[in-house]
Amino acid sequence: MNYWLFKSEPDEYSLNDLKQQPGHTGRWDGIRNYQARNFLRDAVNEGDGVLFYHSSCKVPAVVGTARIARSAYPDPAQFNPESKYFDPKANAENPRWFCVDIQWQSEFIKPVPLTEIKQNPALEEMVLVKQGRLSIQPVTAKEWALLLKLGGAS
DNA sequence: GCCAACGTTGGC
DNA sequence: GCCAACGTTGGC
Repeated sequence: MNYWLFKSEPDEYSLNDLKQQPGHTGRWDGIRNYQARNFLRDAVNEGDGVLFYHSSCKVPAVVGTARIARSAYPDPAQFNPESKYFDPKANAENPRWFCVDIQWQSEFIKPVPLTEIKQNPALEEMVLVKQGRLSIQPVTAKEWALLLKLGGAS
């Protein structure tokens, strides 16, 4: 069992948008960054825990959790010329991009803002703090437990 | 809206 | 294969 942090712009796709999906489950697609792609394809497994993070908004914060409902499969958007995620260099035999399905799990009573995460010495090693601009990143079991505690979810 | 960090592209 | 130019992410 692994833990991850997924970033999403709430204007595009919020935690609540995920909750509104049938079965509280939605496709996490449109990943077009190789580092994030490699995590998705090679390391994210069904059942893994996901910290849902809202980025590029007024208060960037971890707002809740989800779980991986289906492990990686080729992102259909890359084959669709109508999609903004279309990639002319990808084909069905040799897909370049992958997606997963995730299921809404919980909304934090108290979202944990990035500023608070940065101030907490126990979280200074988080990829979120050390490296910007990575939309899928690993989280340790310790970080996961602490975030849930700070969010009032455990 | 600015801009720093960083990844990708493409000329040579 | 180097590296400059360019594009994107995302905090502020």
